[in-house]
Amino acid sequence: MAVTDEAIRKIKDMILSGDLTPGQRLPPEKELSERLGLSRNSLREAVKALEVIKVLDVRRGDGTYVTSLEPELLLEALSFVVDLHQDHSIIEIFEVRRVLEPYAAGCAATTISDSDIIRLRNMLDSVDASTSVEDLVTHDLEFHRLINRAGGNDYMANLLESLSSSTVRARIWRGVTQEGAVARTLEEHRAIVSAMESRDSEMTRSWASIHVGGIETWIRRAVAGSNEKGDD
Amino acid sequence: MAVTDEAIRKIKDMILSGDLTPGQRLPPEKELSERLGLSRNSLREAVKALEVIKVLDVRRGDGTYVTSLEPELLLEALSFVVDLHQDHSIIEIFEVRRVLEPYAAGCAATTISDSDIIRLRNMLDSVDASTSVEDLVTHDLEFHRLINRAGGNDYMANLLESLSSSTVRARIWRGVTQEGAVARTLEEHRAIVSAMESRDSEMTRSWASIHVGGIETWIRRAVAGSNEKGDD
DNA sequence: GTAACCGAAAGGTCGGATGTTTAGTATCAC
DNA sequence: GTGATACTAAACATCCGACCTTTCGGTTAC
Repeated sequence: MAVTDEAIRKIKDMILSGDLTPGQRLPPEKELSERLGLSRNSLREAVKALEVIKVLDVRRGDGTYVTSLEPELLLEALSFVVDLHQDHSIIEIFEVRRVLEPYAAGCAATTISDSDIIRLRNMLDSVDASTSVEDLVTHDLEFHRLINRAGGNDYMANLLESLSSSTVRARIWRGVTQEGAVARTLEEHRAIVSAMESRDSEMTRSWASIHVGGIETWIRRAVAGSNEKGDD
Repeated sequence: MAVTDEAIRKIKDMILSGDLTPGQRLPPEKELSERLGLSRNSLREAVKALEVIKVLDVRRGDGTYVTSLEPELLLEALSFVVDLHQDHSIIEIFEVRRVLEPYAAGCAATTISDSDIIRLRNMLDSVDASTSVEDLVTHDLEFHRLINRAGGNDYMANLLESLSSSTVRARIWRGVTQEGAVARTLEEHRAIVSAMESRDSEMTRSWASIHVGGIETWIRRAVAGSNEKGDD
């Protein structure tokens, strides 16, 4: 295509070459547009595109900056995309989770701090079968996030977080609640924490696998069911 | 923030609610901008942003369409982001690959077709230690792509493809070539294919693990080395 | 020393004009 | 009738210039 896409590429190249470093401020739109040889409007389209994928940070009245480019930030954009995936992809996404989460949990079993284990315990104590769906989603998100981060691979943790967007999580917990399976699911959470407390990588991995795998099976059934009803 | 971001959200919502379906054409920019209550310029920024993450497809002289929203398309945008990651993240990214690829390869061992195995064999025969770096990168990309796709999880395959962007792959193979380790690396490729030929999931998985793990180790050394030289 | 003020700079938004490309239609040659 | 060609309307691409709002930092008043 043309000028705007070229501008995107040029800005990316400036970052890759080191002309622009994380945190650095870009020239004003007017100046940059002149330098890159396009109008301010067109440049703004390029900047906007780089902003939504968290490469640039535009501060009104101040200037435009290169973000930290941390995986956390860049992968955040991925959740926007995951939201758009349909039933079919949801299953595949879950299979990815099923492979990665047990691995991360297993790593975490040997590296997690005692204080983090206490935090996990407190989380578990704050929910039960009578907790609202919204709170269960929040709990679930924080629970898995803490474990994933404790695994030591930030990229993997962020990736997993993006893969299980809140809208998907909400849908799942709504289903889990309807099936009255909340207690069992939370029991699995407890088993994971217990295994980590024992610093048992293998058991942690297995419980995490059972936990995510169980939800995956539930989703497969749910999707198959909605397809039968023609709700594809 | 403001009008542009709101427009992005509204368009996303239209897709999520089913008002806009994959392949459908959006109203002309002028009309849509009026309907959403913002200027055409601002709307274009929103459209551009959704275009770079492959949600919209803008065809000049024709119109703007919702893409297929296939994972393949949406994850493609991820490689843009992966390109921007630095040494530190590269290692973490590779650890993700090391977990996922053996799994995918193990699945593929039981599902891959005979003709695909033949294609893999042909690929292997087309390269050796004297092949150029560029061709090795292409070979490597196609080799792993075929196996990952044969694993049956398209989302995972696309994710893996995005995670190992071509620039990263190029960097790796340049290093592998310099170390004279091309023959050994290609030998690992052969071992993976042989295991798949025997329909041996376990062996396939193990060889894939050894293969990716070996490269990961090499990268860790390379990054550590460049850090020592202050080339961070 | 502090707080309020002010102005320059930067991004946010807009409207309109003009260029380019595309799809579709109408027309013409065979 | 069929195929190729020419035309036209629609839609995106790009630009210009204007004006608004926000932010930062220096200045002034107390």
